[in-house]
Amino acid sequence: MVQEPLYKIAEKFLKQGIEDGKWVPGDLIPSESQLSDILGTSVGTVRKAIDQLEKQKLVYRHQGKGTYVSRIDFDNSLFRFFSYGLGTETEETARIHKLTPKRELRKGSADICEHLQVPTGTPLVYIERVGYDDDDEPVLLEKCWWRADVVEGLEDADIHIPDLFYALIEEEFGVHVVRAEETLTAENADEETAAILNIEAGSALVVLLRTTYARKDNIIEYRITRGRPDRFSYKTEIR
Amino acid sequence: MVQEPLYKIAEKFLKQGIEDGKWVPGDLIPSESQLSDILGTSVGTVRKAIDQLEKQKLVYRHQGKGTYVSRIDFDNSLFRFFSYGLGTETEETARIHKLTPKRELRKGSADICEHLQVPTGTPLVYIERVGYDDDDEPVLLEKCWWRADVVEGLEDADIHIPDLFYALIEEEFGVHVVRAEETLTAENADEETAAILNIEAGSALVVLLRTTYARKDNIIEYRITRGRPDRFSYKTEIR
DNA sequence: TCATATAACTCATATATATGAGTTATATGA
DNA sequence: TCATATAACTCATATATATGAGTTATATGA
Repeated sequence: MVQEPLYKIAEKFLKQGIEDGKWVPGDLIPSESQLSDILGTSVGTVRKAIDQLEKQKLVYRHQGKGTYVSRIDFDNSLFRFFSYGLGTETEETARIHKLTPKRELRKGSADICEHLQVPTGTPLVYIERVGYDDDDEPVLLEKCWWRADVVEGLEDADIHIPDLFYALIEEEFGVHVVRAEETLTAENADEETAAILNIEAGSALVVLLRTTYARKDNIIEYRITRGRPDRFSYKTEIR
Repeated sequence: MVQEPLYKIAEKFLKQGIEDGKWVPGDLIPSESQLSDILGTSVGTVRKAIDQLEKQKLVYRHQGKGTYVSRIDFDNSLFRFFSYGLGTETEETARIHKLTPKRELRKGSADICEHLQVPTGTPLVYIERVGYDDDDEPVLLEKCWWRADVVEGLEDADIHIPDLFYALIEEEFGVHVVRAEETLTAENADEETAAILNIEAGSALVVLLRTTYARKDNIIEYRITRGRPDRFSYKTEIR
């Protein structure tokens, strides 16, 4: 058997530390020379290990300051890539402001609890939001279910919910979102959704399903976002 | 002004060579020591430049053989990520076989020609394919328009069209596909499509639009794929 | 006290050197 | 002729060393 390369060992050491929460997102990890002392390797080997982590976007470097553990990047969300004005030359990412017409403590349905991997009937904070474009037309409907034990009190109306949700969760409840799974598909609009989005019932909708994870694969949120396909589409490039 | 790093210069040199077709996809580029001679830098600098290109997936390395120019990877297509059985635990990428019920030489409509960036009425090869799952249920309908001057004779019925199209194009017509743009959205099924896919007219469909490019930003194909959303969805992970 | 120079720490770039393992062409010898 | 050993080429891993630029804490001196 071939000995595992030293830089792989160093890489795993750092990954494990991040996984274990020894360094949380935003933290500075030890300097290259400190790590070379800890691991008993040259700085070059540590650099190569950090290169790998940087490639995987687990960390980012700042010259003169050091190497930081990355925060989750919701700019990579399928939702973020949604763009305004399908097929036209002047495509821009939609600027959307959101209102929160509904938020309450609920017992979770079987369906939603399965996604959250908790028993049916577990207390959940339900939040419903509507997104509007610059002309104040409703363009999307978002339904989120949070584990109530994780975000205790989030249902209180006096907590302001900003457009970007997760910074609030981190600050208010000390929960670090580490990853999310997203699925994009299509669906016919039901009566209720059609009424809110001001479209005909049965119209095709773009549907984004999201499962949000904290450390140790703990699911903290399930979210369904439905959008008008004339306003949203997901674009990518293959090379 | 700060001097541009040597490894960036080396990186640009290699990128330019690939761009210009000096090395086409599948080619071996000069060895690290040859490049260090050509560029007048150390091998380490060349290695760092190739590291960058490898990170961008423009090249891949094979120990003992050398460094190759990457081929376009359609495994990254939004279509490839489509999966079978939305939401179930046992999600697998769909295995789909395709038939080609229609192929002919046509003059392009204004709409399609705009996507191909050619004048309206330009001769195009139109190919229509239907995809079936393992139970021989029709699950997707694909319409492709190729520039006829690029793939002369592709409309002939005796050219067998394999499931993966682009290897044929490369071999038969010497055209290298270098990139593609894809857009995923939703749409209500029209009568014709609904009949082919054995669903109700008006059902929501997942729609994938693709523009395929050869070198020098030449568009060679425009493609519309429509699929049943109960069979297809696009999944991703954010970290 | 407080502005400023400096020291001490970051990572970034670059080179030189060494050993090892995979691959391929060539030379050797039965 | 043809199997096989070897040479000559790949990239992969690893270390040591040097210079430079950005950042921050500390010492200096008016």
